[in-house]
Amino acid sequence: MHESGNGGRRSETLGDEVFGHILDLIYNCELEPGMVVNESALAGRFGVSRGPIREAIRRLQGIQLVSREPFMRARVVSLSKQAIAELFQMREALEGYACRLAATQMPAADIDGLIADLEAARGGLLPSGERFDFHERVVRASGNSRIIDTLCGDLYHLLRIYRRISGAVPERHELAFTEHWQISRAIKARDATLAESLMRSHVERAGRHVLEQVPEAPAAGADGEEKKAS
Amino acid sequence: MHESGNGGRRSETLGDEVFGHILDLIYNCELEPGMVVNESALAGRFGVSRGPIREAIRRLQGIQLVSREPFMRARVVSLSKQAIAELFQMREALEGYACRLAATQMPAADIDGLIADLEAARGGLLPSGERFDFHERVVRASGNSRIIDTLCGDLYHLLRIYRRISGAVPERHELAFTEHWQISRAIKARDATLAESLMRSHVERAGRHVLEQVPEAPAAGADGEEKKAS
DNA sequence: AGCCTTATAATTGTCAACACTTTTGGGGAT
DNA sequence: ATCCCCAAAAGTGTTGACAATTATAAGGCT
Repeated sequence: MHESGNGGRRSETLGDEVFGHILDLIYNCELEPGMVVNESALAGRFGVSRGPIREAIRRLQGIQLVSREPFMRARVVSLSKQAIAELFQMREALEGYACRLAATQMPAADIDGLIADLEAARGGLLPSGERFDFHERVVRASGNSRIIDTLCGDLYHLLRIYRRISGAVPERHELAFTEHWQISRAIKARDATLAESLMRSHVERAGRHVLEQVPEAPAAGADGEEKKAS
Repeated sequence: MHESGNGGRRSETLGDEVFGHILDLIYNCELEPGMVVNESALAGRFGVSRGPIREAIRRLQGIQLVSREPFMRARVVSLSKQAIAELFQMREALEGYACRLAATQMPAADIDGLIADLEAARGGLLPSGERFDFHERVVRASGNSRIIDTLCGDLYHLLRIYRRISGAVPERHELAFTEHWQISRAIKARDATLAESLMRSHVERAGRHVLEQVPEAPAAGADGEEKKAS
């Protein structure tokens, strides 16, 4: 995690630290979508001035995790169904292409390692603490650092908020494994077009699944959601 | 342009204004790639405090237009050849997908309008002042606001720096027109797969062309480039 | 009662000063 | 002469106060 424990001896900026803290708050749902992000309140809470808080919030606004409008109070974004759909479309485009690149460039040894880890993670566990993220592995294998940063950075944060919704559906895990396995085979066969196509289908399916789970009224903050951040 | 003229009566934040100003400085090559972006100097130059300058710089860092490292001085990014290649790859993925979406969703009337403008822009001129940007038109027709923002925002700024290099090669214009026209026909025929494929090829070709024009030593600032900003 | 106007409070934007880090330049030892 | 160490300078990070703006609540009018 983002070093919530404020050890405070590293050469990291306060703004960077606060950025991670607020990110954690959002992940923990202490800052739910739609809630206002109050600079002074957070400053008091973290025991720092408003300056670093502002920088952190601006960074969050940069990756579209909180809204931005000059003198209006910032709010954690509350994605509408359409926004989620668009998010998955973008992921489909980028992750599909990354998968294509991986199919042509990934070293054979890495492919075998990926498949091995995939099957190991299926049975039950990997070496303790290690969490297996198939998508991240594939994306990083693309070798395109700009695509990697976009997918594993900006988009990942946004998706993570809505991941919890569809997280605990066991039947989906088996399907996901099958699809991951097929993608791996396509990569191993160096069939770039098939690999991209499979990854697109897989992401599109995951997106549809998330959209089914997501509740009705998504954005537009005119309802009772008027809570403030402590 | 970003209201360089500092009229200063709008309800825009100083940080927003400075952001546009610095962007213009980068476009005008007053801040060339590799040069340091000095907060105090810019603050004095624009007649504001360092606060708004910091915000603007942080925003530029967010879209990767200037480097970022805690206490190190910020520098305008100087893209290596590989970074440019990665940029075009990402554009290939995103713009190809946007083209696919446009092929299925774009209203027929808009398609005809696009083709008309394309042919009008070829002959010589459009209504005065109107500049025709085929790619932007297609991207916006995708209807996916996240992809639109990424392509027309972040990536556009980066590409613009290196656009000047390959801008004035007349023979390329005719080829570009042909490719644009083919893409338009595919969209009109509602052939999403073909439209995406053509757009990918087109972007890939453009990328190769830019890479040919770009000089040898790109990044890594160990050479004489040690200029400072005013 | 309901709605518009007005005063108050809460919040964000801006500034100038201070603290910390890196860079730069000079002096002494090997 | 080269290298290392140290002090001064430049630059970034942080802070608290002040200004500008928006949200909130009270009061008067229809």
